[in-house]
Amino acid sequence: MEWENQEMQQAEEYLQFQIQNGLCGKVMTDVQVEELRKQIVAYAAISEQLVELHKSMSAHHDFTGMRLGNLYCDPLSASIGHKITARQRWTPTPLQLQILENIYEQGTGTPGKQKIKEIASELAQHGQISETNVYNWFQNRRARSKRKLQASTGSGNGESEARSEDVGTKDKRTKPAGSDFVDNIANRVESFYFQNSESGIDQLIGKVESSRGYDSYTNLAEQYGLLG
Amino acid sequence: MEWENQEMQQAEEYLQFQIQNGLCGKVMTDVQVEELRKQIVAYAAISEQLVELHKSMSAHHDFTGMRLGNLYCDPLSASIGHKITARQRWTPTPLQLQILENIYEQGTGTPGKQKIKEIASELAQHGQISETNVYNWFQNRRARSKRKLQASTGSGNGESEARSEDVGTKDKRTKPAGSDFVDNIANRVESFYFQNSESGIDQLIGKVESSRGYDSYTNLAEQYGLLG
DNA sequence: CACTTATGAATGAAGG
DNA sequence: CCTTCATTCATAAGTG
Repeated sequence: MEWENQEMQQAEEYLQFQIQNGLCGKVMTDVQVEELRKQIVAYAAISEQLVELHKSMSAHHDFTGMRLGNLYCDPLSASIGHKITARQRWTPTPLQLQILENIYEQGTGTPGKQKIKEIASELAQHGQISETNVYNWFQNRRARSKRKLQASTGSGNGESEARSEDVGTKDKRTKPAGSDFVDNIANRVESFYFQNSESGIDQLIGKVESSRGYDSYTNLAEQYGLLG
Repeated sequence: MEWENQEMQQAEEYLQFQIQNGLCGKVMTDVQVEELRKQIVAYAAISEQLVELHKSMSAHHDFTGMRLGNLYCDPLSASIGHKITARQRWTPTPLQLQILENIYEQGTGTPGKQKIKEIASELAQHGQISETNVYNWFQNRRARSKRKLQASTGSGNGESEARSEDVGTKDKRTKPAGSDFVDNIANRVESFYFQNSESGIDQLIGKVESSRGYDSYTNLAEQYGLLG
């Protein structure tokens, strides 16, 4: 197709007119494009960080939405207040501990559900406690007592000394040299998020079609007049 | 300014011509706009997650990036061949976990043999897994969820009970209502990252003008021909 | 302050 | 499905 100069000029003028009046929904001004650019880049950078965070936190195998590392986000107050608090661990008071020890000494076997209830309610008189706490305490007490016994008896041979728990010094968790890991993040962001791959990380952007997600877009679009 | 019908039509034709030939750098086709939309929304969603993570981690006074240093990257997903830590026990990767959680929330009852197979094969795409693992996971998930429920309803002393074994079933992703928090995040993302606020989170997007960040944009721009 | 120990809690797996 | 075990996390407290 051929276009004469005059036609082109006229068309350009028309286009500018439409743009300036926001009548042409699919056309953006330079300013708008630049703004959009900044935002996309910002999002890209931010998302990279997310991936990084996500990766590192994921290593703790406890990334289950509400629980982030050792932090808990109270779902009830997860509104504006975003109350994210550090987990507090129960600790038996000396009195409670003594009682527990006594019961443990006498106890022939496992506490049992009903027994737990009783113990818990008894200990509740001496401080804050829950049945779960009692349950855990006995669980750990038993296990560790057993392990200690094992360790002391079989001390001759360094065979089963490969016990964990007390040998956590040289922990393998010391960053298995993943420099390429970090380097790859930038690439991952793009490959992950800009393709329709079935990559599992798609979960992260599963909201794309959600209502809120769409709102996000709507806001953005309005802001830039993309929707006309 | 006034435009005659003919002029407008001609201008439109010209515009279409330019668009179709990619000669008009500032104009996007519907398809491109839609793609862009998706990506922006995706980034928005992702960034939301970052904000969430960031906030929770910020709760740590000692958070200054070193937190990331302490963490190690998941050996299972870091590099394909390198298995640094030989885990004897299966541990779901974050992605697997999310999928499992989703299924769990939707699933009305027990997965069933055939269902297990399906799930296992799906999860196998995201890491090592066996049907037994899936089976056990659901078993434990249900049992612990149940126990937690019991504990919370049974004892009225509630309060700061050191909850364990599962974090409520109805919170998390599904999150039908009470999404003010989520809704606000979208706004926050925009206000946080697109203003010159002194918010500490600006640190996160310090890269906006960095070379890599710009590359991100460049790639994106090329992909969509924004740069002409 | 770095390192170790003690311990509450989380969780995959096994037994019944 | 329930109970129990074994292992592993994460962290506070203790120690050099």
